[in-house]
Amino acid sequence: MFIFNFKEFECPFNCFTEIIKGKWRTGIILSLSQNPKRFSELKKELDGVSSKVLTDNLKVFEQSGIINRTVFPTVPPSVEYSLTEQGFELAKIMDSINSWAGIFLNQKETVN
Amino acid sequence: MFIFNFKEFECPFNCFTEIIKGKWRTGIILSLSQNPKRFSELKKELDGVSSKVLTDNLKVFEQSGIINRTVFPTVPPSVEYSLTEQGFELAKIMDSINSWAGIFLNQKETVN
DNA sequence: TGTAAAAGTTACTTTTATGTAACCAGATAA
DNA sequence: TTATCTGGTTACATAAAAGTAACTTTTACA
Repeated sequence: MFIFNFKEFECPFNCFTEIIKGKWRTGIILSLSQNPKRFSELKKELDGVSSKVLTDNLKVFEQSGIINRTVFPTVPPSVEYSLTEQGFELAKIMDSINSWAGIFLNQKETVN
Repeated sequence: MFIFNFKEFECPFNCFTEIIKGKWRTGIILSLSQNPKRFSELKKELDGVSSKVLTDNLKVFEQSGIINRTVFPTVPPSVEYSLTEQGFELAKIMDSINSWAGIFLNQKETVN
């Protein structure tokens, strides 16, 4: 399995791209920035993601300190995923990106 | 060849990830945010990129309005790549990401 | 007895991204 | 006239990411 090694980044920016790369990563963070969610809720919300890929991505996030994984001893046990402090900071950055992209797309529309 | 279709993004954020995805894209933008560069200069600076991939990426950026491509009628003709207004805005966003990632990595170091 | 539910795992296949190496055009300088 | 330069293109090979389908575990409820 992929292990996120913080030492390997000469450039901080590469750390960011490593974190958000992949088809589902940003969706996961955006979704968890609303409120914590369980595995099955995330899976439903990220329409089309497979268990395998969702699991892989959540592991990377957990290992890198972007999300918390909490197991509740219900029957069957349920698992809740939530953003850490640093995860919320990341979500804020993503919001500002979102604003830029909104303006960018808007200009495309009005110009063309 | 890949054509960047702005209409296809339900969510602006996807537009951003589409723009910066790939191994070399962010490097290209970061490099051009310093100063305009020619094809061969970029190729040298982005150590290891192939002509094919660099060409592909530059085309996507040009078509999406992130960079300008200017041909100078020298012999042999030289081609200069520079950021557009919107490209510079994107580079600013990337700077703020860089700051976040710097802090993030720093916390990792001091905690572990 | 056996079925269901949550949260995965496993082996395998398909898709997408990236890399490699050879090639091309126009113009010039040797 | 032949090699050289820039800025590529093309066909093909390989690597990385994502998808598929079947399976697993524990406990409870019918």
